[in-house]
Amino acid sequence: MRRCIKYSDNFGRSFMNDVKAQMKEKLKEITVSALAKAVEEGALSLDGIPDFAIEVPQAREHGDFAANVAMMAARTAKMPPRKIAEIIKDRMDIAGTGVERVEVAGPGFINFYLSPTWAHGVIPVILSEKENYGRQDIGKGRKVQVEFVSANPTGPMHMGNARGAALGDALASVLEMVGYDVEREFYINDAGNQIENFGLSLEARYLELLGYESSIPEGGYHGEDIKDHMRELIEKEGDKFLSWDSAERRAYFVEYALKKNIARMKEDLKNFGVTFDVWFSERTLHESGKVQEVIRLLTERGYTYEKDGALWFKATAFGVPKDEVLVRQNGIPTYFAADIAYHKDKFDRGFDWVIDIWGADHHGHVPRVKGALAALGYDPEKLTIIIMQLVRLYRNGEIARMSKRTGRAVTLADLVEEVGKDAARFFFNLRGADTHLDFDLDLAVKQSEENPVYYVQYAHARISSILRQAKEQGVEVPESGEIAPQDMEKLLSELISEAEIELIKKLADFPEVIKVAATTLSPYRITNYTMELAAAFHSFYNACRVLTEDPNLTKARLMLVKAVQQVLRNAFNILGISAPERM
RNA sequence: GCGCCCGUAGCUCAGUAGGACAGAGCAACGGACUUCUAAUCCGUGGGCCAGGGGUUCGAAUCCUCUCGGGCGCGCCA
Repeated sequence: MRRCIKYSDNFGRSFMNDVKAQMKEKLKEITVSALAKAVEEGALSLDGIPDFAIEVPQAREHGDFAANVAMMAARTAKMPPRKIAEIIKDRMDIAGTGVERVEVAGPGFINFYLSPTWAHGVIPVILSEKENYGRQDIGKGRKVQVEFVSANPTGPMHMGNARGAALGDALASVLEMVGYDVEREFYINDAGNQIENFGLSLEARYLELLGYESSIPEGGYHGEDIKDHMRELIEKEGDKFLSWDSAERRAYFVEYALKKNIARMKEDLKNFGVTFDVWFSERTLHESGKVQEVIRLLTERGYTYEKDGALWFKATAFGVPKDEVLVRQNGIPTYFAADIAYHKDKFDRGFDWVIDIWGADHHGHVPRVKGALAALGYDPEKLTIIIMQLVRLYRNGEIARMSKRTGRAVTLADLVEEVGKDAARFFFNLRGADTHLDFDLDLAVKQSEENPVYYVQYAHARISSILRQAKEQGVEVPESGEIAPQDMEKLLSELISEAEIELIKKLADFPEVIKVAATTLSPYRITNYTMELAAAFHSFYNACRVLTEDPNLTKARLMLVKAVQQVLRNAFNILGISAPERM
């Protein structure tokens, strides 16, 4: 008969796979009841339970967990923290909790020393939860949209877009992991001045290729890709556009090249492991009248005025240093007007939360958009804009802005080709969005110990190798369901060396890492975690043999490494890097 | 000039909603492969957390000023 292991019936779904959070909760309860007892007995006088934390001390000597309750209570209790800590400690009931001893230390910490096997239960949890280990329900199914990359469709994507892609996709995945209903969106800037310039540039190249005198306008696009588009078009259609009206001709060229560029972007992003649910065209906002509508609404609400022949938005009414133009003198709405309409549209589509990832060069735009949303009666708090610092590219030890060969910046496609999807995505998510990222192409390419992505993938490959050999030897990794809880506990109690304990504790950290990564919108924490987990595994690997003469020890260690492999995979999935079976 | 971001070991950066002596990788040096992958491990050295002041029982973390770097401040997007 199969028996299902239940580690907790009285905790919610988010706790079910988080043995660490369960332990923290348990210790908090012990502490609170001891505190309540002390108050009841008159040993302490407090007006309520202080908002204290159970945390993991930095130093091992300080135990497995610590409570800072005494320091928090010192003020209202009018008593030195150490004394309060003693009072609480003396009233703690630790019977049957796994707590071996409690000590008061330092300025007044209450340190908990647990049995070294306290976290062992995480292994069967991981083996039965599998890809769901780490999953939580913070989002409660709320709809969130993550808009990222949104590169100009006038040319290929660059390194900044690549960083945005890696960050946005990983962020979307983390939010999915914690229970949000996530949609990934790409905003196509297929309208406005830049499209005008794009058309003029295409036309100039077309004429030039057919032997006519022409030049790229001010602010136009000089890249080789513009020429390539027109060369290709001439091959297919010849010189028939020479007789066309210039405006119609340009519109045709733009249509033609845009379609190609967008297809190319989709392809490049796919090769980078990123796919979007929605590709949203800016032009549709103009065509559907949504831009006009938003201008009308702002005017109705009294937030616009005319000056110098243009229509302005009173951004200063929302704490923005300067008012902004909505409609130019020539009657054409600005990008800003379209962006207001775009964000209104996002909320009208029913998203509870909207996240935009923008490059640092757009940060001045943030308060304006939020102000405009507030003017329209939307809650600007529901819009989170992550400002991503720019990427500096290094090659041969110096800043590489342009590729000499092509005369253009390094593209996302170049990056994937040169360093590979895994290394690139790992690098981009190694740091927070705030940091000015230095991307060292030589280092990323290097297949050596200097390159951290191989370090974590190697851990996965090593485990795969062990599992392959176990199979060859006919050794089965026990399924968690087929062992009764007591037997499981006994089996896992074999794992008591320092390397094993450390590794198991790392496994228990995972749900918390996911939670913090999600709530602080920082997928890089998961990247850092994979390195810590890999380090703990590699140490274990060098200290302990998995396939031994002892069948029980072998079983226990096989379960452990399989759990490590599972957690690595779960993390890799979020980061969008592959989990190689061999290296 | 004004606004946003950043400043932690020689280099690249962590530091978990302020917590106990500040951590990791790389680089440097010294060790470990007839044993499940040495793309690994173990060990050693290395710091006025840019600087001053403030809040706090307690500050790399919060406030303020100064210095240094990046990015904005278009009827571009």
